Amino acid sequence: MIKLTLKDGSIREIEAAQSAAEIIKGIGMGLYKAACCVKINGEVKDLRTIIDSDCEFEVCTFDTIEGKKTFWHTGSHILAQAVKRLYPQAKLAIGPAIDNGFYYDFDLEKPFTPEELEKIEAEMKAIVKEGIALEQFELSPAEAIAKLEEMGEPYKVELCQEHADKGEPISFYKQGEFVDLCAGPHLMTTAPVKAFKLISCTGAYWRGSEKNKMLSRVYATAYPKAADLEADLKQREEAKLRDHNKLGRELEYFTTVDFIGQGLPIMLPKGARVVQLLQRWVEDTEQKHGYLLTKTPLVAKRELYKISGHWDHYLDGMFVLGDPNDETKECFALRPMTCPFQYQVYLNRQRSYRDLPMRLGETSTLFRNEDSGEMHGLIRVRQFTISEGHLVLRPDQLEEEFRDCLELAKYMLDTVGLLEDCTFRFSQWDPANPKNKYEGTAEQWETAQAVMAKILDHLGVEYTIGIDEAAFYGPKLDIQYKNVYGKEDTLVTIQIDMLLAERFGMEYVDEDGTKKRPYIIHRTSLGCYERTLAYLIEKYNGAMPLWLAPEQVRIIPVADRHIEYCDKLLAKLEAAGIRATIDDRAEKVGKKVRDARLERLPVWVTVGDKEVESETVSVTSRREGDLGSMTQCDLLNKLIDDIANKVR
RNA sequence: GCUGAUGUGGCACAGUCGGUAGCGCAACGCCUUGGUAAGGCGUAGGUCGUCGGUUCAAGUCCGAUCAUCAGCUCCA
Repeated sequence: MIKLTLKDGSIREIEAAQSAAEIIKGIGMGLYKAACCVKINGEVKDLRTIIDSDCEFEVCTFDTIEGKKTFWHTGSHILAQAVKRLYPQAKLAIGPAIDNGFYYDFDLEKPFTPEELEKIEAEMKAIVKEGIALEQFELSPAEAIAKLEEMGEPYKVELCQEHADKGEPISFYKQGEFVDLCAGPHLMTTAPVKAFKLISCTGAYWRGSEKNKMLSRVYATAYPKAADLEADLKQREEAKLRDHNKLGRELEYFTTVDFIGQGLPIMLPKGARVVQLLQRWVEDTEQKHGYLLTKTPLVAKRELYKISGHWDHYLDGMFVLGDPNDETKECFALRPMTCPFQYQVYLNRQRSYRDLPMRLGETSTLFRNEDSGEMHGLIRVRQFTISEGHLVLRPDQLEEEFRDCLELAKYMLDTVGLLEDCTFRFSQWDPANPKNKYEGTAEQWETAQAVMAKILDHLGVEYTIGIDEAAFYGPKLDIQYKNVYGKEDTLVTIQIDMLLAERFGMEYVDEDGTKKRPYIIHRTSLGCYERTLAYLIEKYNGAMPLWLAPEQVRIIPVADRHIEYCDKLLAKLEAAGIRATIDDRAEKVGKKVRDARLERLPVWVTVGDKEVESETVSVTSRREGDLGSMTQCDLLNKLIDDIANKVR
């Protein structure tokens, strides 16, 4: 007897070893039809897996992440099979499942055109209809390599060779005439992958390195039900409507001009206002948290960057003024980061342990010469302004200060409403290639990372680990955010630096009179204002929370005779620091309301005979709907309250 | 930087086989003073991203370049 502990805690017994598929059929054919894979003692396995001993047995349908991945992985094999049928000369690279579907990389003469993708889709439909069974088999590494060479798949040979050293058998999956090197798991047949769509064909480097050949990547997604596919595609379309790069331009937050340059956005009055509001709030809040405000130059001589190490590590990313190679002449560079400048504040005089922690904050404009293909709206630009800061610390202050930095960042992200969509990434160095970009010794890195890991675990922060994502001088905690296309960027970063203090000769006199080396935390609280603004536009679909709205209230007179009353109301609002305007155009109320809605005004009020007579206003809030008639005083109090409370 | 796509008045688009540009919205003017998602009439506005080439003739074909978009790589 073999005992299976099911997910609900119940025990199921089977007489003898059988495949997971057979066991699930025994539980119910409905479940079998929905099953994509199983988890045996927590480990994701194929339905073909033979169960021959007691275990925890969990069935994963498409509703689980594991199920989706299995489903999509089979989808990628169907895609590859269709491509091989239509383009036998195409070479296969890799084809994994991703967060929202799957892709497959092919080496082709020419990337697929949209018409070709349609033909591939048609062939995929045929493969699904055929309901081809997938079979798994294993070969020894030598046999596997021989087979892949015979198949004429050089990329697969390369992948296989890496596994060959382990001496373990190499797993393959076969569906009809199509065979692929693959660890699985997979569905039993191609039949369930009924609803799918090829999304796009783009370039991608083999093995993710720009030194390698660029392959053609086909992105796709798939669902068991057509309705779910439709919903996904619709959701993707709707997400694009929130794209800050489109919406931000339409709503006149920013623009760009060809002859100013890529990645150099012009902040229009609305965008500039939001940035100003954020910036003032951040500076004031940081002051309350003990930060000292600094203002340092945007340009420095090359010598500064040589000390900091940026000249060696970051020269390509800097805007250099002068010939960087001519040592006989002065050479300047626009600053790509604030660190070495702000350290000078600390270095201004000899420091005592009593001065620590020293928290320095600066609204800092930085310049980075990104590659031309990198720019994206306000998210990736060449000039940006960041809520920058550096904390100089005694070692024993590191944990508490790191925690405070994280809490400050979380408070700010929460206040603007972005925190709920953030994820945390512990960005570490890559011990495999320490010479690549990292300064310092392995010991220093292990120490700093151990400290950060301890702090994060203490704080109960859930994070993923990003290998080779660290800064050259230390590990980072990155707070990540995804844009409407699902592309992730860093919104906020908090970094532990155990190297630059030494380079700049920073020290403090400790209690015992000896000179000690401080630790440094590099951090931002709200990230860069451009990027944060971009995410706010996307998050709120252009409708900023009241306290951040460039225009908070629009006053709509019904007829010209009401304008005088509106002027008085406007004066009261302005006196209370509320940003308001009067729409006195010769248009009807319906038109003015429509425009106020389209411009995403948080509040608009209409004024006609009724309101003038009763000294009231008729109020509509974008979020709360029609609030009916209110006295001017009530309106004012409500606005002041909501603004003070930063209501979202 | 790499792969692909795109680039026509402020915005969103049309422009078939090469024969010197069309519509809607917006803008402006006039009329309308109208009560919660587009009132009416009229006017003006582009040489088709830029440069070069092919041609009797190019928005339309070719090349280069710039910019934009998606993806890759890189990064806040």
